[in-house]
Amino acid sequence: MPEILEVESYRQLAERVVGATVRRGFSDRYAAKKLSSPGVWSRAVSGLTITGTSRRGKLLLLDTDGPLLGMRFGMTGVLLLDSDAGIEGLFYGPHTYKKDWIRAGLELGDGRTLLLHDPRRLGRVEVEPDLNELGPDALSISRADFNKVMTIHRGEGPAIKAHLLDQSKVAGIGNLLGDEMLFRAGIDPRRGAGTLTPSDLSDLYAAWKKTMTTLQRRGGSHTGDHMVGRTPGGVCPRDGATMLSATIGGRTTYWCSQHQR
DNA sequence: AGAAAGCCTCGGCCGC
DNA sequence: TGCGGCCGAGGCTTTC
Repeated sequence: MPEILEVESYRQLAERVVGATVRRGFSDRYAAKKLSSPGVWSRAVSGLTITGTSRRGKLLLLDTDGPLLGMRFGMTGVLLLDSDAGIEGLFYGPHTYKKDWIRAGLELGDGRTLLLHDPRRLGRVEVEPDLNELGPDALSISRADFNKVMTIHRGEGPAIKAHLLDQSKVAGIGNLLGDEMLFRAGIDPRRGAGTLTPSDLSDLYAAWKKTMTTLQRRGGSHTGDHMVGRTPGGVCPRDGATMLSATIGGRTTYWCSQHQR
């Protein structure tokens, strides 16, 4: 499932701890990798009251009466409240939880625990994350902001797929979500972002919104329409043409040789 | 055995 | 020669 929708479900789970106080926090050295030292998290969180939740792209935010706290989930991270999973499990990740895979968390005054469970250790905790590094949120983006971030001022710009994945331009589009919306919009992922016509941009915006709402409605599955063809030698589920694949923007990308132009 | 949906850094190439 | 833009490779880490 595309990460941003996953993180949104974690945010909803985290809403349940609003009002609670933090007794103590912990993180291992991997989860603390974005901090100046591994101890920063536990020192910063102890005694805080959680006052709200928000999200920017794939970054989950906990508002407190002190510093803003952030949690990132990498490829396989899951937020757990006690043992109550926000989602069923991950496609590539194991479908079970293990105590050994809890990398960071908050022990609350009321006895509950909010946990980052992450087998592959790519999840991170942050204190006062810099939101300026992130573009507008991909889930709630307005047409005006979409136009703004899709405007390339010089040359053809990066490949549209790479541009979509650039979190500083727009926050929250992961690899699968990027492929899915380009598939729906009928746009070749290799095209320079600056070569998109107004008509392409309208198609992309519509596909973007449609993809978000459809996948959200399907509730945590990985079943974008495009997924069917997302395999070596795959066939486009829309028109039966050969699917192509290449590394674009550093990620494995699949697209239809026929209808994505 | 190799690839994986995040993210970061590095080095090289291209074009102005 | 210098610099910014862009790209892929490589690395993190573990699992299936």
